[in-house]
Amino acid sequence: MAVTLKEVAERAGVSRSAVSRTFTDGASVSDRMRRKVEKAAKDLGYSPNALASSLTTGRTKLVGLVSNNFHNPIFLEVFDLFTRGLQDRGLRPLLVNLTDEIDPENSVRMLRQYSVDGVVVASSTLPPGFAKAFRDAGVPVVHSFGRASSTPQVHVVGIDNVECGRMAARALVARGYDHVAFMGGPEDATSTQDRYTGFVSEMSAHPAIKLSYSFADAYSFDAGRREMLRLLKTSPAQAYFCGDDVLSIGALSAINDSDLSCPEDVGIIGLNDMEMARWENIDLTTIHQPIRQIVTSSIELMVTMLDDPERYPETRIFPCSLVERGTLKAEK
Amino acid sequence: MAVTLKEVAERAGVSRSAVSRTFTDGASVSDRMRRKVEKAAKDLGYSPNALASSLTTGRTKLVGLVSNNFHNPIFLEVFDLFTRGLQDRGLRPLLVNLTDEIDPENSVRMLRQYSVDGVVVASSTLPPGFAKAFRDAGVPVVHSFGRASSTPQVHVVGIDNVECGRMAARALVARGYDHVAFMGGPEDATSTQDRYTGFVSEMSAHPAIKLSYSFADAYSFDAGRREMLRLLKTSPAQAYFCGDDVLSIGALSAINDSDLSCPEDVGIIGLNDMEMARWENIDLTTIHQPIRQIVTSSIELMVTMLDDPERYPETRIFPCSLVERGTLKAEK
DNA sequence: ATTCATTTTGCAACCGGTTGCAAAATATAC
DNA sequence: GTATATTTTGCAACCGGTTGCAAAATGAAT
Repeated sequence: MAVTLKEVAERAGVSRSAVSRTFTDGASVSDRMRRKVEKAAKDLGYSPNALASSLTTGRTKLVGLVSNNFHNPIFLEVFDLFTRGLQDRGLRPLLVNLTDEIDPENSVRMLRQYSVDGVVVASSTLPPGFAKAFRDAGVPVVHSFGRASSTPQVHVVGIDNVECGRMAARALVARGYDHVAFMGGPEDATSTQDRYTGFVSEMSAHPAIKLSYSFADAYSFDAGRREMLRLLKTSPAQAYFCGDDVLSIGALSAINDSDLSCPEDVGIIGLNDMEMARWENIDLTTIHQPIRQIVTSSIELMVTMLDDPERYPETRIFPCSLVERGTLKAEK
Repeated sequence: MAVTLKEVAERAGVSRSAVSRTFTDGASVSDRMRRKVEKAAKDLGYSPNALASSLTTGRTKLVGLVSNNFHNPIFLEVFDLFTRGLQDRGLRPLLVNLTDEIDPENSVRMLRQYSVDGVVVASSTLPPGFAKAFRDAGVPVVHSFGRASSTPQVHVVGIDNVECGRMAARALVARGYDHVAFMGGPEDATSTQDRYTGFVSEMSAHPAIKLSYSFADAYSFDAGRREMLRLLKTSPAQAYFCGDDVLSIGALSAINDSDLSCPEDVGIIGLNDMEMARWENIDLTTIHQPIRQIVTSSIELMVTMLDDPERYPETRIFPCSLVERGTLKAEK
């Protein structure tokens, strides 16, 4: 079915090498030759087989995009940015959905079988060891939204979740709440753990303020809603640092349904600053995570790694900032 | 870096064919041979190069997943279902983000270069001609969420959007509204056009009811919100059939912010029945679209097409149903 | 032990490209 | 015009596998 190089060569009356060179930039071909070949290629509707050439060049331009969060709308934006960014650089995202799978072994094997040039792990929940498995297999890897480390084993691009936890705590302290709480995402997610650590560490400087915590089972609207409904049945805190914005918005919906109001009865601060957080009827006070910059930087890092696979692992941390809106009471 | 078949063969002291056969099911190998080879392969950490073998077998197990909607949360679910469904059948989704691109030419060329076995176009906005371009290029294609046709040129799996428009109209008529409106998605989207057609056609049987219409620029929260804010400034209808649920939810947020309430002041009916539509504080009356079934069926169709690429194009339509919740007044 | 049918194995060609090398063609200098 | 430097081209080997075919090995039957 598909037209091959050989057929083009025959039609143009030249050698196969000549055709190959015409479609390889940087190769030496005379103008006359190029025109002849291009004519024949066009007549036949030829386009080179990227996979066949990858055999000799060792480059597929395929990049594994591995993620496990298909329930948080923020990740739709992440996928959008990644796919476009990769496409713009001539790279092709091979998507791997990791739901219900924590063992990297399968993904590593599969992506190696497809000779991907590199892998982006886009997840704020997977442990560093996950991405490391790719590195160990000799596949360049960037862990986006991964846990920051002072002794990174792999390239990590993201935010300092511990610091975000502190930032949230400071915001709540500054507003004079007497009882604050951490309502995290899944307990085994690294981002949850780090945000918790930061939150608790900052709060430890304020022993007079009562501190509670709990965890939702996922970073999703529903999980946030369920967890807040549960909390409201017992003794709710005055203000919550929710694991992220979707959890926050789920929590807000629970609060409204319980005939309570925010920020009067319960304060909420989220994390991410997703699109919906800006809506006037949500108006969520949150910590802005620079998604776009993280993705862009991840892609840049990936691209440089394609040229230098042994590049020394680095951690790129982007600062977050508090976005004041209407779900916390004013500073006292 | 990677271990090749040849090295395994040498280590096991057998021919390359033997190694190849060991990893090809259905091939004839004795148990003793198989054990020898597997031992050597394990020692060396060999795993076969899927792309090299695709060269001779003509199968890559790559499937292009082409979409242009990265702003509608419903598509996160769609991607989730597609990637998992394809993975479960040993197929690998090569994701193509079509944002800002309506011409199929580039995607076709690119996906052919990667020798994908098939392509799934997941979009409710692209015209049938888009998917047809793949078929014309000899690539099996399924258009999921595409426009139904009685003379399909390509396989289409989705819903009857015209009928959905009628269904929405009937629901509004039954509730006795005097002025109803269609607030569609992007005007050039096939789903918008078809829903509009159905809505108007049903309303034409009720000339006493005033009918208006307008379009949002995208199927997104923000677009729905913006459009409804604009409508509320002029002379709003009593009830709106919104292009889909995200538009509806955006519209609801606009209504609430304008100190109006739903369903008392303005009625809303959506389409999709996404997760959020069920939340008690949204409680959107909507038309359920069976996403999961559509995706499953699309994948099944794709799989059968891999065995029979010339399969005669068929249209698979799944019924939708009204889900009554709280954003329309009760039937009179 | 011999014959014949069946299974297993290796050889070699092939899939669709790339690339080092040397020969052929062209350009430059005298 | 010849000698030399430079560019362009084709040959042939290779990338990592698969597969038709025939030879070799095994098994069954006599």
